[in-house]
Amino acid sequence: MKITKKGEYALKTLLALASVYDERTLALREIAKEEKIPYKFLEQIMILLKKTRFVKSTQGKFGGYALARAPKEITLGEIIRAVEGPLSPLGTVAEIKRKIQSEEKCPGLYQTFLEVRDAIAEILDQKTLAEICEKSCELSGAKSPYQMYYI
Amino acid sequence: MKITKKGEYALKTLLALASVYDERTLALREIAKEEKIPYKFLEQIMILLKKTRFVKSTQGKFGGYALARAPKEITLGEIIRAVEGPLSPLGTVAEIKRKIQSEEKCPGLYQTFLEVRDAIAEILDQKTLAEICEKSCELSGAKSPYQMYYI
DNA sequence: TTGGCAGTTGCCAATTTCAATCAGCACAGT
DNA sequence: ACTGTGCTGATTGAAATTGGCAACTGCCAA
Repeated sequence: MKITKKGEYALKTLLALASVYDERTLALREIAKEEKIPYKFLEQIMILLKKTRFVKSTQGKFGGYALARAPKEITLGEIIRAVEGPLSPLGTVAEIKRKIQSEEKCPGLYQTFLEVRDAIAEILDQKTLAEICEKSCELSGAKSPYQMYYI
Repeated sequence: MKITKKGEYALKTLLALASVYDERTLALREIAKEEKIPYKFLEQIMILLKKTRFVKSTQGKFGGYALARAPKEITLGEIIRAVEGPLSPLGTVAEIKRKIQSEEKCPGLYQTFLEVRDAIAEILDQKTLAEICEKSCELSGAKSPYQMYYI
């Protein structure tokens, strides 16, 4: 019942970008260092996030990444689906439903995993980056946890 | 957001054993064939399930496996935790809480994953093998989906 | 009675596949 | 020239699978 490192890193990075949305860009070196993410791995993840239109990048000196959309328009569910496939613990919802219909011997089991998927999706498709960002600030008290990005 | 094959196979197998509880034992060859599980892989999983006291085995001809406890005493949550660690998508609950407390920069994110974990646990810790078995019968109509085990 | 066969679990190791990570270099923008 | 992206391949490690052989048990035939 795990989320991959790739997903975890993607979420953290997009959250960091959300915290400076409309103010500045963030360079990979900076993010990798602050979030303790392997630099080269992050590089690949960002390429993926760029292809899927979550971020845009500017090259050259003082270049870096920024969110392509507003933080309140991006949900955690979207992000996870983009980097690591369906939220469902067992293949696609469609696949599971097909298994239930066909001769599979334990429809009740698949039925239960559909419930689990719905419960997960219910949460992750609601939460936006903006909300998480705000909550992070509350939880960590007065100081913004992303303060270090405002050099 | 995936469950491993190991977990999936363990669940299916225990469900099959639940369907014949107190009536007969099942041999691995039989289970592997019916559930389409790689035989040798299943062998290893069963050793694990034996160590964790979910099943008991008898050797020799006409030997096989049987549940060590009543189907209504075994929850899906237990099983998954036994074969693939914590239900939480990001390490242990304790680990996550520690991260929230310490200097981690995105407590809101971890908070959300705690919610997800709770939602998953809420479902999987309720459902017992007996319930799933019963539901499987309902969903597949008159015939028991495990009928083929009663030779 | 006993020895052997058939069918089973039990254990160890090799292999394959894929996620995670690291390394190097070409290319682009300033 | 400098900084950072874009891409390809190498390496590591864990999950998934396959293979071989020993040990046990019940049955049957010599």
